[in-house]
Amino acid sequence: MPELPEIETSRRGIEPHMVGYQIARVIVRQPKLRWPVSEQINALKNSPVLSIGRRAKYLLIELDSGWIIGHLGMSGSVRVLPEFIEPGKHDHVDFVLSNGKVLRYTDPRRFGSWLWTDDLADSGVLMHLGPEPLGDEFSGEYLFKKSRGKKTKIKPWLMDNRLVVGVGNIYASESLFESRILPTRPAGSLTKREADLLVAEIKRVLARSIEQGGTTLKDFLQADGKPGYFAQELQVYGRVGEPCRVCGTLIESEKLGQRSTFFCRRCQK
DNA sequence: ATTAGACCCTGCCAGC
DNA sequence: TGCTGGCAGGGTCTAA
Repeated sequence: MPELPEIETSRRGIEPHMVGYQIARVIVRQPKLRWPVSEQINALKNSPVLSIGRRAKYLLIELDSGWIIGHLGMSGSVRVLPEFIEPGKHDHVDFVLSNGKVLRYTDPRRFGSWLWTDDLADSGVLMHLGPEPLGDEFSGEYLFKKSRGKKTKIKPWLMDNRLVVGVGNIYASESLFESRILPTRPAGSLTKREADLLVAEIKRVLARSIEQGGTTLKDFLQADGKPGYFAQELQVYGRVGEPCRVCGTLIESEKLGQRSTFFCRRCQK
């Protein structure tokens, strides 16, 4: 469900309901997630929420004593609800707020996590992450230099968080289509011009999806329960066997690095 | 050091 | 109708 635009959409959705209020207490119904829910989170009592941030696909909830680092995995979501709504089967964690609402984390596959850190710069999950895709550090020049000598196929290479964060399976296929680059090419075969174009398209596609409230494929909903609308704009993702919107050639699919990859053989070279 | 693969977990859908 | 296999938006770990 969640790629970077979905996380950013969630961040924006929950922010006004949380900043300036307190986390009164935390209810953990299922601690067995990717990693066990951190003890410090379990123990929170009446902690003021200072800010809601994001790094890569991690939500950062700043309290006066440290940060909650949340990840939604493959199937997770967070919603702000009135406290009295009964939790469902996969509603694993509730952050009960001082305003009568609750930040409720739902995650059928339980690949998500809720970790704690006193020091963001020293947090294990954040320490080795590459630049943000929408920041200035992620440039054509940066991508071109990193690609020199790389034999890995471009698409799985783009999804490596040490290179750049936040380019997940949907947006990797989409941005390569927009750049007219075949996902199977070795990363080292990128020209400088292609690297410039690819970076520009990654930024454009991600920004556009954030504007649209993310991509709703199955069940992604914004924090207020509305779907995202970017799915309507997908060019290749999930469209195997359907005609390319540009040239009409049938979209193909291939597994690269265990992940389905979609492309148009005629448009992409 | 780089790269490919298995794995964590549940739900859903197509095909038999 | 009911079963089975394959697949799913992510990330980490191991082993070649």
